[in-house]
Amino acid sequence: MLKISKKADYALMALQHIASVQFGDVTPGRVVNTKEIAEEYNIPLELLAKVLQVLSKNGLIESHNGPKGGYLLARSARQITIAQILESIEGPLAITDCSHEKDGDYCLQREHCNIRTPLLKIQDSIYQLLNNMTLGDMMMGGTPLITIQSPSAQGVER
Amino acid sequence: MLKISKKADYALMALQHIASVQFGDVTPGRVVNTKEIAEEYNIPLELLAKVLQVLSKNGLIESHNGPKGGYLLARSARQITIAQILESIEGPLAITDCSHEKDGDYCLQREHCNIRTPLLKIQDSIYQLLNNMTLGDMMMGGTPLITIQSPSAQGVER
DNA sequence: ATGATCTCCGATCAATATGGTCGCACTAAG
DNA sequence: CTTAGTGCGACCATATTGATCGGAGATCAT
Repeated sequence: MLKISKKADYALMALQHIASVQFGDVTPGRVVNTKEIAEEYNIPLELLAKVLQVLSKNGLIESHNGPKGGYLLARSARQITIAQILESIEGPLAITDCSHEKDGDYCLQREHCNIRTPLLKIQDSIYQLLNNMTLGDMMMGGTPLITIQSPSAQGVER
Repeated sequence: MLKISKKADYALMALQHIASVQFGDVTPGRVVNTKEIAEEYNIPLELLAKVLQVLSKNGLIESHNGPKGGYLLARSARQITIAQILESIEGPLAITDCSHEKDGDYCLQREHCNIRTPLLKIQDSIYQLLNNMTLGDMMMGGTPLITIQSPSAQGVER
């Protein structure tokens, strides 16, 4: 449950790769093309291409056309959060349908819905989590310091 | 993205309802049947029935057969966490495929996979979040105190 | 006992989302 | 002006999900 899509997976891998090339010691500043990433991680080329296009359109990476072309991070790895990447590919974070209801459609349960508020709170928390971890953090194996603080979760009155 | 299924939604609503009847002031201890819940929240009867069966099989609620039968929480609302409910319906929490890899299948990217570790950490955090909020909390509108502590998320050296 | 009411269980179907593919236009470097 | 690359849109196959149907077994009231 709560699985993220393969496309999002690919996006993360690709960005991680681009970042590590760009800021690595070997060939800093080098442009990375789709094929290189696809081969390195065994990702279907065309699918990856599409993912990168979306990332480019959403301003996370810059594309350079023509031969010797490729992609480049649009800003520093520290300024790209996991939430931005995932939302760029999969759309806004919505743990439940009714969180971003458009005018036309509303859920039949809405009238007596008793779970909307708590679910929205969970959603917020998850968003914070994803938005506090950056691509830069991920390159170092993930922020080890993010912890959940739940002062009195289990059965304390308030 | 990261949406939970309708079934899980229904499960949450149903449990919330059962809990509020069972521990409410009006008819405490009363048994609740499927039809009542389905009508109250406009949920397809058969689908809800199936959801409740699963919850029952997983030990979250008790079923009572025959006329005047229905469902009852198997334990206190405080001892039922959101994580338990969701996992009961949707299977184990797995933000990414490779988190619970079975022997047979493994991802093609595994060899050079650079995002596994950080993703698993995110997954853990989400699990903590869901496992720290109980049905009891949800009945009071959701734990307002769960917060993410990220000491130096945005661009600080460490 | 017998019928009504309810849970239990499995098979099935339709809709949607997803992963993956194809073809072509456009751009830039040699 | 050819070649290697991105940009983009349409497209298909399959998996997942939401929803439906049919019947078997249990239990209570009469």
